[in-house]
Amino acid sequence: MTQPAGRRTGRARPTLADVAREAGVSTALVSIVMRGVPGASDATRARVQAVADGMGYVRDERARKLRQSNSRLIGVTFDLQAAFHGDLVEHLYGAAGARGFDLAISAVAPTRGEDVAIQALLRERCEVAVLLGSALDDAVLASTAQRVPLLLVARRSEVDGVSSVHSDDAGGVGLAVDHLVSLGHRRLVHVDGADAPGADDRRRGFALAVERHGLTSQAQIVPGGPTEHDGSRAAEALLDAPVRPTAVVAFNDRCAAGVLDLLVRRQVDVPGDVSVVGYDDSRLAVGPHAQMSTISQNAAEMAEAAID
Amino acid sequence: MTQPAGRRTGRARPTLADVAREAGVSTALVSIVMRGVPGASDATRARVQAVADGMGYVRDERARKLRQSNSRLIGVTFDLQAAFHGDLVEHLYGAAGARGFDLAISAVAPTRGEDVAIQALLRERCEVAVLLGSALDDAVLASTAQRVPLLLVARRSEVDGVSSVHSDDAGGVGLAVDHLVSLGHRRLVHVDGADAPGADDRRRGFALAVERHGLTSQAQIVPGGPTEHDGSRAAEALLDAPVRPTAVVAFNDRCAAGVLDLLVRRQVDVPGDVSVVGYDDSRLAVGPHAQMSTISQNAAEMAEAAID
DNA sequence: TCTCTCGACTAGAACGTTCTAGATCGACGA
DNA sequence: TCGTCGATCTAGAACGTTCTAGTCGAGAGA
Repeated sequence: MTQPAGRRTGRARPTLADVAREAGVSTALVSIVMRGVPGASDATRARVQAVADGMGYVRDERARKLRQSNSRLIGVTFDLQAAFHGDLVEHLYGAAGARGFDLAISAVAPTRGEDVAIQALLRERCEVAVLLGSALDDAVLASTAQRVPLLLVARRSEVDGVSSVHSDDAGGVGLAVDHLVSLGHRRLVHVDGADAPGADDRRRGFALAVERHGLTSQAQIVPGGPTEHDGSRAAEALLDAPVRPTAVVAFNDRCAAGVLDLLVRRQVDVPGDVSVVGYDDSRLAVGPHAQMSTISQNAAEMAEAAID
Repeated sequence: MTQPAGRRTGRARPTLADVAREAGVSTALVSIVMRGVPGASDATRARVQAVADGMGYVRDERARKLRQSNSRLIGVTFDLQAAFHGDLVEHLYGAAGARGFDLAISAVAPTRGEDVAIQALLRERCEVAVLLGSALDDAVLASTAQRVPLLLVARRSEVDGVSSVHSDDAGGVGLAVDHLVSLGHRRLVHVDGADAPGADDRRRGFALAVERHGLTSQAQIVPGGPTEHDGSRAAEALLDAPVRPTAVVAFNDRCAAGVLDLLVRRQVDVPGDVSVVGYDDSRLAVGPHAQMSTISQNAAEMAEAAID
């Protein structure tokens, strides 16, 4: 209760007009000062700033965005359950902020469909909607794209007027290989994704990377798939082989979990004897705890570039 | 390009005034129709609605909230990396929506501090800020609470003016026990959390629940802790016992992971021979994949109740 | 017939900001 | 002395909505 004014706690937050009255200037001038744009002398700038701070002024983002012709707002839908969406959102915050954009995030969950999430963004009048891993079909995508420019991340689409950004599958797996080689691994195995989306790129990325390190003769690609079961089956085959690898790059996290599970059950020391690396669009998961996220940054940059 | 008007794609979305002109009525009447409040005849209501739909009208949430005295907006900060925050946010969406509130969510991440997230919410003029698992110290909490009513979830606080909601530890563990008993389990063990926060409540909840089911004589509480290591150690002791339990309720997910890991290494079939249940604030994780979330719902309801 | 009420509708003022178009003033060159 | 210029500041109109205070008829009661 150190508040000088007799205002109720949290009620009636001060406005530009309040600050202007207190400082004895016009609201326009306060606006100029708060935005840091030219048009005020250093002296008054300091004085107004002090008054504003003293009153605890916080600008009303709604009123500001309402007045501005362009809202400089980017809408993002993401899946609350998908761990790697978290990485993407985080880097989008950074990338958007650096360019003077705000981010409005709207979550998708079992009880909250993508349509609801997108509708909420439309009401916020964002200039573009970034959909992470959207599951909408092409028709819905097309009709939505008529209302707001759309950008798909982690999914390909050929719909007219919809841009899309997919992670650099080949490059990402390459980074995983680089990482393992830098840790001293030489006998690498890739458990591939069979005919799952992106499997070809990741297989190719693995092959290129081991070749780059001159390890092709010691490397191996075994058939796998996108599920835990596929991973287990592949790991079983690996254990029967005459010479065991020291590191496994799995198609994705679920596949990696399957590999991991079987190795542990067979008394293999992970990561002592064998390292297991999963790769899932934006996140490299090394073991159950250590994680490196590199690709998401890439995706966020691509997203921002696409927005410009 | 089936748009009748010559409008550019996505540009200049129609406003109330546009709809009003098209329908030959006042903006106020359109507003009445769009909000579904009384004050219009059924005939014009239908006509205006049709015009609005035809033009693809979407209300501007900013302008609406600016005009309204109370914004009916709830701000939420959550950790992008914390899986169970996802559950909480999802249920908050539901609970808030049911009460006519909107949710503005603002993420916390390694590169985006809680202060930044809260500041963003303040700029949106939300009526209350719900902080999930806040790590702010009491001083910051207190000063923030002067600007907006605060509600802490999954953390206790004695700061003046800050409400807090913590999950019902005792009841949650009770639900876990109920679940296991309903699956046919009779020999239950609780690996407790030693002196970790909430450990007492969970231990008590376990004891009460097994007593309720008349299974006290077959139940057992063994010393554990909040980490994987604690879980492993406790599991080791369990395996040496003369009669093994069929289900383990661990203090939290990490502890459960430790239990699980050791059991698997010792060739115990999970969940065939033994079921392992972790409990972490809002989420019950049964095995590595199956999950039931029940407590988060509880927390969301408590949050909403507190808001009223 | 005169007033009253009631339902359907509207004019115009908010909300808090930014933007456009000046106003004011001291300095400076001619 | 006069105009001009730049720096500093201000008045007032937007932005798209909701809210307040009506207006306008039509039917009811006296």
